Amino acid sequence: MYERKILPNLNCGLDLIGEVLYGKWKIRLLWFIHQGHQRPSELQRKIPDASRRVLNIQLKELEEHELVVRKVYAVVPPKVEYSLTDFGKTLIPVIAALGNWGDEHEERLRTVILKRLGTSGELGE
Amino acid sequence: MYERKILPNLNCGLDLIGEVLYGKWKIRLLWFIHQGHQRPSELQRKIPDASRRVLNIQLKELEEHELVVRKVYAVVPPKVEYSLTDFGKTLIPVIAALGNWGDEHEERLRTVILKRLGTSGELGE
DNA sequence: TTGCATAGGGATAAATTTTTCCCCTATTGT
DNA sequence: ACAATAGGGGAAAAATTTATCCCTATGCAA
Repeated sequence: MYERKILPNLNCGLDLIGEVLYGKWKIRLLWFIHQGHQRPSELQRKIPDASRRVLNIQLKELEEHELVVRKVYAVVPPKVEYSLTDFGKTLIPVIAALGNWGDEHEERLRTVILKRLGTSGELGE
Repeated sequence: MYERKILPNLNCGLDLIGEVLYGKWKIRLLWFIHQGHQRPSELQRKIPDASRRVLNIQLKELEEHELVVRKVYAVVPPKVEYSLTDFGKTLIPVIAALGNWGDEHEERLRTVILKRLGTSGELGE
C-alpha cells in the first residue's frame, strides 16, 4: 500500500471529513450502498468508469474508516455484501445535500464545467 | 495548463459538484472567503500548508466555475480581493453541513484516521 | 541601495491517485 | 479439461494534483 509522505492536517471538521471522503469514487460508493447495491459486482456495474481495483481499494478504506462493513458469506462462488454502519448512515444526509446542490444547479454547472474544459462536444459516455 | 486525458462524468448531481469542489484546498478557500478573508495573502496565511501556487491555481478554477469573483484594484502594491458570487453563496450551507459533520464526529474520525495511517504520534502541526 | 510586501507566472519535480495487466481461489456446468 | 462466476491482490504504468524554485514589477521603509 502507498505510504504517505505528507501527513494530512486534521485541524477542523472539514479536514476530517475530507480525509474519509476524498477519493474519486467514495461518495458514490456510499450512495449506492445506501441505495441497496451491496455487492461488489453490483457496485462495479453501477460505476463502470471506475476500475474494479480502485473500487476494492476505496471500499477497504471506507471499511477501515468504519463507514461500511464488509460481510463475507462462506459460499461458493464467494459472496460479499457491504452495508453502511450506523456511523456511515450519519453521512447520508450530507451526501444528499451535495447531490441536491448539484442537481439544483445542474444546467449552470454543466455550462461552466464544459467551458473550462474547453470542450463543447461529447463527454462522459 | 494540464490537459485532461480522461474526461469526467457529468451524469448526476454528485458528479457535477465533485467537478467544482474536488481539489485539496477549494472548500477551505470558499469557506475562508465566506468568512471575509478575501485577499490572496490573507488566504495564504490562513492555509499555510498549501503552497502559494496551488492556491492561485485553485482560486482561478473557482473563478472559472463562477463560484468566486476576483476584483483587481489598480494600486501599488497590487491588491486583489476575492468574493463569493451569488452562485458560490448557495454552496455555503452545503460546506457548513460537511464541516458540521466533521466537527460532530471529531473524536471518532481522528481515531479511525490515525489508526489507518498507522501513526500514533504527532500529525499536522 | 537593499529588503520587504503584494500578486502572479513558468518550468520542473515530487507526491498521490487511478488504471491496466495479469494472477489466484474454488465450484459448477459443459 | 476448460470456461464462467465471484471476489481479490501485486506490480507497474499512466494520469493527475501539489509542491518547489526562480522571476517579474512597484513603491515604501531602513
